[in-house]
Amino acid sequence: MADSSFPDHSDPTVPRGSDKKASRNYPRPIVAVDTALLTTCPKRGLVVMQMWRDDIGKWALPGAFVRQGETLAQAVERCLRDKLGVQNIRPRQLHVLDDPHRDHRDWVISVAHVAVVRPDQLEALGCGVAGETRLASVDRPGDLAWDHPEIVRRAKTDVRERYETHPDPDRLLGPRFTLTELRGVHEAVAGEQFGRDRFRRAMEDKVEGTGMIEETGARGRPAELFRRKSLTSAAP
Amino acid sequence: MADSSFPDHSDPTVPRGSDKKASRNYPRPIVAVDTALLTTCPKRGLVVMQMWRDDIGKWALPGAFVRQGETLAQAVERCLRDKLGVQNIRPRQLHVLDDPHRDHRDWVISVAHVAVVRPDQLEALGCGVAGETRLASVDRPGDLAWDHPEIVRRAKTDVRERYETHPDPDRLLGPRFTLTELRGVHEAVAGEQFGRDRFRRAMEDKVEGTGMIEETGARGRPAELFRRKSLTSAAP
DNA sequence: CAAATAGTGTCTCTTAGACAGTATTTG
DNA sequence: CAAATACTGTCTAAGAGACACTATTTG
Repeated sequence: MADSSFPDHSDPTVPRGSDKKASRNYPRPIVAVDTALLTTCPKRGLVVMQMWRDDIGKWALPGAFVRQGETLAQAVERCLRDKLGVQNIRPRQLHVLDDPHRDHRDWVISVAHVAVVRPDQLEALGCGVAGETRLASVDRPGDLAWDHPEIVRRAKTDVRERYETHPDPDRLLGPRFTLTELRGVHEAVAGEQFGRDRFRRAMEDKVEGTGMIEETGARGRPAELFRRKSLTSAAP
Repeated sequence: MADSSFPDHSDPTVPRGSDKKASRNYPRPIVAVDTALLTTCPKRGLVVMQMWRDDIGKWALPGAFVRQGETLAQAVERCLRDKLGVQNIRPRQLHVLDDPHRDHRDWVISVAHVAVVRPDQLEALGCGVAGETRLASVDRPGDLAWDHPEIVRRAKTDVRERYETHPDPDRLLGPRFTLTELRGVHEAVAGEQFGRDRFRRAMEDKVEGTGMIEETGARGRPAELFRRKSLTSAAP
């Protein structure tokens, strides 16, 4: 918490006096949230959602201004729900973009976020709910407005780093999954193939078997279903 | 950048109309920066600077409100310079603390930062420049105001993680140093002893020898001086 | 049984860490 | 030369990765 009772009298733009109400007269920025909404495509790997902006003639990430009484995460949820119909997201904060002149119209700082959702959660987007949208690979996001390329870069790094050390931390799969399904998700996120047994060894101590067997229609031995190891599991 | 030309008409607290100037009428938070100012003590390892706050009767981290036209990093620099006389810092952004009710007096969000400085840069603090201050171990920071314990926790994690993989990234040492000096700094940051040869092997590919030899007054073979390996060095 | 997929035993190569040696200085 | 500190060669144990083998299912 900063020091609202210590106004700096050497700065003429700051109101005088030690009255706590004086803080009301400080100039304040608009605080925005901008979100890299990611999902996986079987073909294209990790992709980012973008919206066409008629007013500036560019593609951009979905964003909104923070309102009084809400947290940044709530602003992200509201934005994605209202603009895109996407719900049940788990936003993560990345970084504050604070160039005072990043928007020529006003003093706007933006808190960049990332949210990863299952592909089916973006199904409604094709139906014109949200104006024109597109999905692009995080490695080639195309031409984006403002500092949004930096947000995509940070989002990509954040998600890939977390998937390197944890089994599907963003719940792209349900609570139970086969190791082959898990490997498919991790390969899509990383944009890289892993050896079958290598991946199994790496994940073995981070998941636990359920004893349940996959119901398969295909040929071959059916796989065991695993779940993420809970922190409260009994120690071995 | 958020969407200032898409005001949400379903919310009565938001002004109507697509006039870009309408964004001026949105309620805006005060944006603060609060900084965990860290240094190393030979005895106590990694310590954090705290200031006594008469108005709330608690110890707190130094903080300030962001002013129009300045970046968050500049606000941190101004705060530490004006309140503590500390200069030449390299602030790193950690996280935004955004509980709408974290300060009962007003809507204040805080961008937490961490800055690491050499011990001698805090020498002036004993001279009463800045009111009452204290240094406490980051592992036992004592009773701190507001959400400042969380800032210390994040700062500690951030610094220790970066020192695990890079040689003195925060420049607690000068441009040239012996491996024993480097190990001392890393042990102070980590709060843990490393084996002499183990540490040497781990750092060997991240520093480069200068050929220069330490000027020593003490007994024993003088050590070679090393420097951080620059990214533009010739590949082997 | 052939094909397909799941799961495991084992070998090798790399690497982290410890130990003990050599090297260079002061007193 | 003894003591102290810097540096280095080598052994060992643990881990990553590749390969090949076994197991279980469908057609």
